Amino acid sequence: MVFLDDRTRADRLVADVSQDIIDGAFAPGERLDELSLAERYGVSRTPVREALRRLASSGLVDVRPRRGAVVASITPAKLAELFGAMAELEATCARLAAIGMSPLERRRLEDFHASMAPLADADDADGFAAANLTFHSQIYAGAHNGHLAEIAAGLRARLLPYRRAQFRTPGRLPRSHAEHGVVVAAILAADAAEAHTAMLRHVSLVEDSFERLAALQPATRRAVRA
Amino acid sequence: MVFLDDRTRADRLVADVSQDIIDGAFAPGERLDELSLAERYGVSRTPVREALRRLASSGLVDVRPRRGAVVASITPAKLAELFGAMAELEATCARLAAIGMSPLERRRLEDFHASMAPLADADDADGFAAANLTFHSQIYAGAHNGHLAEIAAGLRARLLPYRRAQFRTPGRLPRSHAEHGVVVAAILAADAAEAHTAMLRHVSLVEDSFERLAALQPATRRAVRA
DNA sequence: TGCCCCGATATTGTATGCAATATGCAAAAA
DNA sequence: TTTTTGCATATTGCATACAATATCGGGGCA
Repeated sequence: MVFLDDRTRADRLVADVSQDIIDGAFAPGERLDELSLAERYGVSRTPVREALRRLASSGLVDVRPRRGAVVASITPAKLAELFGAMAELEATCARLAAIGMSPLERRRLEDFHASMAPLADADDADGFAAANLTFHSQIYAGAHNGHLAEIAAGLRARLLPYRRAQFRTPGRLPRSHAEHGVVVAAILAADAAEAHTAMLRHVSLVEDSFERLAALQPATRRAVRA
Repeated sequence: MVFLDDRTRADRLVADVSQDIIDGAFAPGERLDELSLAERYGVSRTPVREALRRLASSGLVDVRPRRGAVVASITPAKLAELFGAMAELEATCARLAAIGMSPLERRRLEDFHASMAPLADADDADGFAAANLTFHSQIYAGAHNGHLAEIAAGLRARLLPYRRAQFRTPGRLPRSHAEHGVVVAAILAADAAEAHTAMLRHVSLVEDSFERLAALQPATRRAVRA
């Protein structure tokens, strides 16, 4: 047996099945029986089982003992909870960053934020989205709590499919950049409460701007993204 | 094959291996090879593998592809991160509870807090610890965000082995109860900022009182608990 | 002596078969 | 017609065999 990379079959299955669920190839609530998946991806049931358990722990599927796995159906209410949890976590990181960032970290954040201005002005959605990830990661890191950062990053990743169109809303980029500016200013001023508030507002606004998509089914979302 | 309950072998393995790790039967860093575990628990490698993956996702073990699993060694720094993350999450829940708890929830929290006074006065560590769990769970629930509550509860469970002795510190019970009182008062007054601050202080104090144990190895901790 | 390569062994990753349970459907009873 | 029971089928849980890789120790070489 030849391994093309150092990932196991199960590793790749986790990625592939995730993608297919996100892309809407499997609808929420749809059964994922092991044999079909094994045939579809050309492997045996063993790695399929492992992948399903991992996807369950990340929330993408539900597995019920002896009754198989189904694609987790995220209700709008659950989605709102996830967004809310992420907003709180981000706000907490921002507050901690305002308190604890080193001078170097503060300068880097300031510089990076400034470097995003041209992307916002040029309405470069993809470029801004990528930079946005870095921006938020810098704040996670500035909280100086790896576990908190891990939780926040995990939530962000899980919500990614529901956010993909957010930066395509007309005028969203400059507004996001301005909101970032408020957060950055608060962090630089070591104003913990304001950093918290500003970040909470920023994430919540992004969420609101995307809210109408939240209730749509994946297949529809897919069409929206395309 | 006869199943005595509706749990699978893997389910029971997760519980058993967790307990053995917490009890110090396996030291941090120790290798957990699948065959030995399978023999030890009288099952085949398949459920052992599944259990190890699940333990990995809960942070108790590290699995490296093709290189086996080891008991996760939690450094004091990592432990401090986990405690810090939990404190922040609890504080966030307290803040949300202050804002959003229903009148009924507020009254129940107040009543429950009052009912803990006798336990604190009687220095009933076990009783207080059990009630303490309920107290904090009520606040998680009051945040009205199931996912946030889930994360907080998960962290609390993961840190349990490092906290077991906390209520045995002399005078800790009445102090904890008093700190709870500050949190409850803030929540009842819908004072979000104070609820946050009071809870952060409470959890951090509990942590501090237990800090010297944090650096000890599990075997030693086990002795301390006994 | 110290280092590197190579092969024997150990251990993990995957496939497959069997046992146990869940599911669906048809027939019978109310 | 509706509900229930029993059986056939489908699917999961587990065990085991095989494939691939990691680990460790010895021999060759500088």
